[in-house]
Amino acid sequence: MARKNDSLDYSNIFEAVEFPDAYKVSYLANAIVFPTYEDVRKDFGLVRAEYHLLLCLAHYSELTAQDVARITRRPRNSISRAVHRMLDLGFLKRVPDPDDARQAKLQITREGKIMHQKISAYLVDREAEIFSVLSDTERESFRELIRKLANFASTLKR
Amino acid sequence: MARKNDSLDYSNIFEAVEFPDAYKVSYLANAIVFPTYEDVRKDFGLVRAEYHLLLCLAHYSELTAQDVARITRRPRNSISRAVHRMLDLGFLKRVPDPDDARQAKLQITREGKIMHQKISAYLVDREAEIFSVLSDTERESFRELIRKLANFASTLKR
DNA sequence: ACAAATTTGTTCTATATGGAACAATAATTA
DNA sequence: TAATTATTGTTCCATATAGAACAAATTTGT
Repeated sequence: MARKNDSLDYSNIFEAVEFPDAYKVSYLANAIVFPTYEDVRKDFGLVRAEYHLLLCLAHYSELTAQDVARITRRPRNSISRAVHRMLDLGFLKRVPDPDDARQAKLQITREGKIMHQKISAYLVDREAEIFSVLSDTERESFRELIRKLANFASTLKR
Repeated sequence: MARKNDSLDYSNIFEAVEFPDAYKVSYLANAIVFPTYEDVRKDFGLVRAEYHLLLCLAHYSELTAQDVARITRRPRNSISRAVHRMLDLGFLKRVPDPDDARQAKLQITREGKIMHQKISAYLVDREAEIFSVLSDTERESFRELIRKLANFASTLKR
C-alpha cells in the first residue's frame, strides 16, 4: 500500500509562500546547486572552494587568492585552505608577486586543466538536463533575465 | 591610490564559463540565498533547517518531520535536530500520531507564527530588492520560467 | 501468520565552513 | 619621514551540516 500521506502535494508551497520568486530561486539552489557541489566532491574529490579555484583559474590566467574570494564571494580563509590543497594535488601553481610581497599569483597547471575539463563536462550535461524543460525561446528569455539578476547581484556589497 | 588590480573585471566569467546559465543560477544562490540564511541566523537566531520548519508549517497546518525533509530536500537528521530546538523555543508543538507510532505531527504555535511573520517581512523586502532590476514584464516572464524550473527540480529523485 | 523489507526519527561521528584574530607588507595621511 | 590605516594570507576555533548506523514501528510479500 502507498504511504498514507501520498495525497500531500509538496509543491503547493511554491505559490503559497510570501516571496514566491525568491523562494523558487532558493529551491533551485537547494535542489540543484548544492547537490552539484556534493557530486563534485564525491566524484572528483574537490570541495566547493577547491572547485571554485579551478573554475576561476581556468578562465583567468592569473589571480590572487583574494581575487578568487571576490569572484566567488567566498571567505578568504576557505580559499586559503583550498589553495594549499590544490597546490598539493598539483592542480595549481603559485608564484610570489615581486611587486607586492603580501600576495602571490595563482595559475592552473596542465593537470588542473584536465580536471577542470572533466568537471565541466559533467556540469554542462547537468545544465542541459535542468534546462531541458524550457523551449529554445524560453531558454533565451531565461538567459537574459538571469544575466541581469546575476550582474545586479555582483554589484551588491559583500 | 587604488589597488593595482582594479582593472580586473570579476564578472567576465559569467559569459566565459562553459555552463553560463547554471553558473549564474549558482552565483545568485551564493550571492543571495546563502547570505540570506546567514542573515536569518544572525538576526533571528534560527539556522537553515529551523527556518525551513517554520516556513513549511506556516503553510501546511500539519506535517511530519519527514514531510518537511521532503519539501525542503534536507536530510532527515538535520530536520530532527531542528525540531527539538524549535520545540524548546516554543515555535512548534508536536503531537504523536495515534495511527502510526513512528511519527508525530508537527504544528506551528502562535509564537512560531509571529516569528515567521517577522522573517517573512524581511525576506519579502529582500525579494523586492533583488528583483527591482527587472521591469514588470520581465518579472512576469521570470516568474513563469522559474516556476517551470522549480517544478521540474521537484520531480528529480532525491 | 510470519519473515523480510521499509519507514520514521534519532544519535554518533566526521568534515566543511565561516568568523575572529594575527603577522607581514603596503598604502595613506599627517 | 613617521604614524596610522588597509590589505593579504594564514591559523585557530566554534558550529552547521551530512552520512552512517540504529531501534522501534509498520508494511509488504510469501
